[in-house]
Amino acid sequence: MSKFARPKTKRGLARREAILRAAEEVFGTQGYAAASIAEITRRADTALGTFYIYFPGKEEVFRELVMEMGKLTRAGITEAVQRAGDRLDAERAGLEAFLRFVAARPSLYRIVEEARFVDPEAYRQYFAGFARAYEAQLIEAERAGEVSPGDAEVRAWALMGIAKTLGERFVIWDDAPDIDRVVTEGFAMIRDGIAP
Amino acid sequence: MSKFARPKTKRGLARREAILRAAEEVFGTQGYAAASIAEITRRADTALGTFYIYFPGKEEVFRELVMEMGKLTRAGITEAVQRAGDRLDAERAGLEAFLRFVAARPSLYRIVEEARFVDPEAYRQYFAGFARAYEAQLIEAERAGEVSPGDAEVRAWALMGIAKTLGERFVIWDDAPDIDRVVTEGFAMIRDGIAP
DNA sequence: TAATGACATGAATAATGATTCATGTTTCAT
DNA sequence: ATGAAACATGAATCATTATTCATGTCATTA
Repeated sequence: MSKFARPKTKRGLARREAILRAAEEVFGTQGYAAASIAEITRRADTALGTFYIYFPGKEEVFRELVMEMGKLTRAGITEAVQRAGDRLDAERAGLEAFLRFVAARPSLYRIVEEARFVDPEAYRQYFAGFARAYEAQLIEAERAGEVSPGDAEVRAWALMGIAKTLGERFVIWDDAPDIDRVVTEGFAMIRDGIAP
Repeated sequence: MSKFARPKTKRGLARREAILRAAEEVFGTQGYAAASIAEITRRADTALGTFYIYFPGKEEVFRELVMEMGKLTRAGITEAVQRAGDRLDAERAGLEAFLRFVAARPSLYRIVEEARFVDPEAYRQYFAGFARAYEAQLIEAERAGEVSPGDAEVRAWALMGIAKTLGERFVIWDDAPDIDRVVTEGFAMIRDGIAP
């Protein structure tokens, strides 16, 4: 029986959530190493020790945030992609949904990327799972003639790489990102490549 | 006058280099946080205090490794690309050179990526510089009709994203990476996109 | 070969921050 | 209304490591 059952009262639920949100903010702005539990509880307006009522430790909150992000991104992209007509449409919509998500929750996305170093297993599982689903979509699309034939696994990772890097450069780094431009230009390359 | 002048004797040079190589290994395998100076000096067969004769501190060795990596990658890619006929050739050669570099020095590459969190300024400068050069190449290639018209800045970052992600997934994660396959499939997508 | 600057040593220092725990307070089912 | 279970508190503990420094040894040169 885990010592860290979910809270049972309304108050407990609220506290746990407050700590989680404070952790998102602190991890997202300071990074894992510089984030202190004291700072997290301070921002959650609660006592230091309260943290340990809800979480086994620093790494575990972090992991929970990574998983939360995973669910949110997948949900957001899946929804955006559902509306799309064919696979190319879906690629465009997925790229846009991803970039808008990064713009909306930069902290959360920074946390996922830092997980590569803080909790490599969680990071790997997150992206491997994502890639597997992506790959399946591409295989199906190829069968339907919506994309040209090609190695779906390599393509899936290459496409994820494009999204991640464009997000980092043009959304996180830029103050006023022009997401439309990045989506348009990025998608054009995904669709047609750079051959003359 | 900096307290950390370069070593003046053969012995000093060798020690400094031994520490640098040990640091590469330790940072590369354990990550920045888990790496201890004691472990680094142990692997360099030297005393703890000796470290501070050659480096101001932990972050500074790390930064030096990031910069070293920058020089090595650029040099390697530049050389590989020089041999290429046109820009498309160069893209293929550059991707392959990059992946082979990651395979040869996985520690060094991990360090560069972790720099995003340990020393964001160094990381940013490294990639921004790289991208600027890349972008210039693409603009020139477009003028020469070797690639289709398109936003060179977005393209440069997208292409770097592909290389980084394919390297992480198929070189770092795989025990026996099939670099040829990844280059072939990745390049095919870069050239022609995924449109049917 | 003596003097000097360069280099080497590792025990001691010092700061940091995660985690624990003994002692209250609040909630809520009965 | 009440008592047990949940929840809250924050000072004290504890472990970890980066960095310093007082004391040597080595290499080079005059």
